[in-house]
Amino acid sequence: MQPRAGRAAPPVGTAVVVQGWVRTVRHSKGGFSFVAVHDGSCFAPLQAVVGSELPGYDDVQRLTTGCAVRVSGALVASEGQGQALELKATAVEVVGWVENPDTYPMQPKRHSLEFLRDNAHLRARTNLIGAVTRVRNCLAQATHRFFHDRGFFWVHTPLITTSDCEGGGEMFRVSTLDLANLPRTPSGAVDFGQDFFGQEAHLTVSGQLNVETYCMALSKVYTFGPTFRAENSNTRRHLAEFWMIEPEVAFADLMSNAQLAADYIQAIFRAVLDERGDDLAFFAQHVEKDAARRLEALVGARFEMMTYTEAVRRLEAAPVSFEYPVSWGIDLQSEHERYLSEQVVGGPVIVTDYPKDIKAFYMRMNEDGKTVAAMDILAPGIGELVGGSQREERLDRLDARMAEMGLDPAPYWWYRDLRRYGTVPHAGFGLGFERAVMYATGCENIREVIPFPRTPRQAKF
RNA sequence: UCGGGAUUAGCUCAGUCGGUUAGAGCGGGUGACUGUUAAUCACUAGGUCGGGGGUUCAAGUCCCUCAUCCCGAGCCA
Repeated sequence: MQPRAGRAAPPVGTAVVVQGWVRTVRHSKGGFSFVAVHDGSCFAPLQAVVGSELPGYDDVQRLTTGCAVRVSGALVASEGQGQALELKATAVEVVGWVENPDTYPMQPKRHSLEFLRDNAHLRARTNLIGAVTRVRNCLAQATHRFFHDRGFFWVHTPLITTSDCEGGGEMFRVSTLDLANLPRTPSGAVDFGQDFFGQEAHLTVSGQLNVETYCMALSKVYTFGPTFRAENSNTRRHLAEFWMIEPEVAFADLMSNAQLAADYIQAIFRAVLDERGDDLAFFAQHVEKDAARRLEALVGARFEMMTYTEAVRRLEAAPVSFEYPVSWGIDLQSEHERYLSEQVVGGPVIVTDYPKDIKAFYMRMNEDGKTVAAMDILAPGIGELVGGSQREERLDRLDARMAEMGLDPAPYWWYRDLRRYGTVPHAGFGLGFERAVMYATGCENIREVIPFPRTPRQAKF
């Protein structure tokens, strides 16, 4: 219906058919009505001017917010303020009425975010969720474009996994066993041998280990799909089901990995600035006035690099008192990460070489024997945006780390095999997709940036 | 999971020290008016005050309890 972002508006006189949902209706006794029709293609609705002489005008007078309509006509220069073009209707058809206008939830007014979540099946019709959805799509398309242009292959790693050892986090069980009548082994334990997969199975918490296998063949790969955490996290930053992007590059070290991550972040946010100016204007006005400015700054910024050891030194020297005291060896808290990027650097910063004890077993051991080749990208206003590392490609070192952390190597046999057969240095990172959408839109609650949020006690839609 | 806050009309909220018939704005309906912009004006309908229990002559208001939501923390992306 609308001129798409980045394209010129069709000229006056163009014949168009608009199909969409009514946002607002205003009737004039001058013999016509204004019907704002929205089809989701861009932020703005299109104002249709419907004359009383048209067949079905009595229906138009009964229209309310939410009705579905089809309006035919021609684009004309608007006689009113507020829009350059409008649709001079030649035919109007009500495709779907709102059954009970008195209780239709989506009124032309500001609703609370909690109310919108309770009406997730209708909230896509609002300015906010519509704009978020277009920005989310823009970030997703830009992600695929970025990696495709650089010769990466998108690998569909499994959602169901039988390695109950993928790393941190509670996992959701996948089972077809009858919960009311569980099969038992002689020792009394649940007999998962009789379950669907013949063993315990869960939803994945990360595609990284799987995608490394394809990295060792296709060289440059990435995952982009849902992941699941059964943690009882009740915060505005956590979901039980969320999407992650995890690139993995063979013959790569930590520095090239950091460069890739920085390029990637700038590419996807540049796409939002280029393609979704209409939606960004809305966020600036109604959600977070600095959101677009923050994106501009990040896209134009040079990413500074700093080792963890240097970061701790700077934090210890900081003339502020943190809630959590700083010393070498601690995991950086959100307050520390934000101080580093906002106060110390004044822009995005890549912190590298973390103590081994606060990082995962698969990260590559440095020569000092105390730190690993990890890197986090910290950005102003959000903290950690990306976490990644060079992976441990040396089997003896990997085994030593697993032993040190008390991990049973047996279930990791196929992951270890990658180190036995043609192992190469490789590196990758992970980015929580919803965190990126939050950053781009300024939304403070992650439940607004995914269509159907899954959180503890909430999966009803 | 822990700590704090909240739950009153379709929505957003007010409701004093416990005291007569629980209010407003928006939305809906009716009418007036207008190239209008979440229009404006008038009239009108709309309530088991989250559930349960208790204190009291009297509870939306005080106490206990349960549920749900929000914010913060932990976990983490």
